[in-house]
Amino acid sequence: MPQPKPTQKQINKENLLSQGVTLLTHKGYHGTGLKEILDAVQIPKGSFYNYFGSKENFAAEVTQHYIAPFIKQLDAHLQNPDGDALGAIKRYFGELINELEQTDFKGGCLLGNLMGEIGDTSEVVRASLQQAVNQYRDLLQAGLAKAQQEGTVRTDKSAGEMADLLVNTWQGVLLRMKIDKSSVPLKQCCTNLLDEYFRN
Amino acid sequence: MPQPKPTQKQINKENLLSQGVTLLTHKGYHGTGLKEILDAVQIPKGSFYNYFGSKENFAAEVTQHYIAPFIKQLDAHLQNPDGDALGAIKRYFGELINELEQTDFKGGCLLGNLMGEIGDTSEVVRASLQQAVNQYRDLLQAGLAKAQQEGTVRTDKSAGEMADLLVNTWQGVLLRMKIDKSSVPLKQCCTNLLDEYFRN
DNA sequence: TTTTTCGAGACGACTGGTCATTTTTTATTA
DNA sequence: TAATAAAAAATGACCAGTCGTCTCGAAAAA
Repeated sequence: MPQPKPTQKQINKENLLSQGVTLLTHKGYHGTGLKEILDAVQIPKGSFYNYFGSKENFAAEVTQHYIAPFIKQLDAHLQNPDGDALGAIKRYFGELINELEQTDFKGGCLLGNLMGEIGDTSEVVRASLQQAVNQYRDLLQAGLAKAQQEGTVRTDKSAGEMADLLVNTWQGVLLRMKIDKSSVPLKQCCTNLLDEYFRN
Repeated sequence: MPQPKPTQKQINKENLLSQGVTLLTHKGYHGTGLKEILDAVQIPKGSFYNYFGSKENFAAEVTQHYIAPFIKQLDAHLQNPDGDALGAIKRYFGELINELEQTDFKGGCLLGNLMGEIGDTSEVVRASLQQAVNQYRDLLQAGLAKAQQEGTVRTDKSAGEMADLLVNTWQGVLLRMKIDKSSVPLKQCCTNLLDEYFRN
């Protein structure tokens, strides 16, 4: 039995990570105090250090907790038997744009925000971010490769390179979105890459 | 006489802004304490608040102080009479890549870092960031428009849209650079956009 | 010309509060 | 009871920002 009944410790950790995702996304690493997270989930400070050891380690775990649902969501679209891979990717990013519009373009991507803020000062967080981004990129690469086989995406450029470009550009447009308070950059990114540059 | 001899106040502000660029770029907004900046330039705290009023206003001025040299550098390339506009842009980004390689991919772009960290929490900084990015984008747009006239860049897509895509993608690859500690993303960005997608 | 007055700018010790982390105490479980 | 986990309390460092004092040059008065 893998997890028939989660222990209180597991529940607490889950709550902390979940709240951590929200707060770190919106207020950043140094902008979020431990007390703020602890108060939100009603867990004493001592327990936090028992669970995670340090704020840095916590942030590293938060990044993994953050990316998992996105991987799941994208994978669900790609696994969908009816519909081509390129269409699945486009629909996935369309959903992301919808969600961002509904949250008034606030927050953006936790990964991108942490990369900019502490990507080059905290080694543990850096490594965790790299792993999360690579996971995401690899799934995108697989989707693009499938689209290549289906003939919708050009084959003179590797799926890996296109996946990288897409991931990186997406991070860039998320930043631009935040200061322009607009989804136009997001849509332009999808159009330019998915509808034009990658097209066969 | 515009500025025959700068006052001590002007010198102090200049030093603070210059040090602010360095520290905010590498340690972020919340990661940099005022004391750290003040100690570095040997200026008392009272003077700081006399000059800037608040840390937030200071950061807003720092962003302007940060972007100016980049505008100048890119403009110098574009003004160069011998050589086409697309070549000038490519050479400019080549220089940026060189500089980033020499600084071990640390820091990245202050604008991008601040967009992620406080782009949606500080209104004054957000506005300043937007202005700085737009300045940069407009210059890039002018360069791309010139390249269109010269026949090296496609004309079926507006120079403005391409400038936006380039600026945004560049921000994204700078983040990726930080966690991969590699200039490969930077080079791929230039190749994909300037050598391929934008090409006529 | 010399003296006095005055005010703007410069200044740094100080404030209340928050920071992440550690140490100590209490509770739980084996 | 011994070992382990959880919670509370304590710790010192640091935070952005303030405020009363001081300095110094220019204007006013003598």
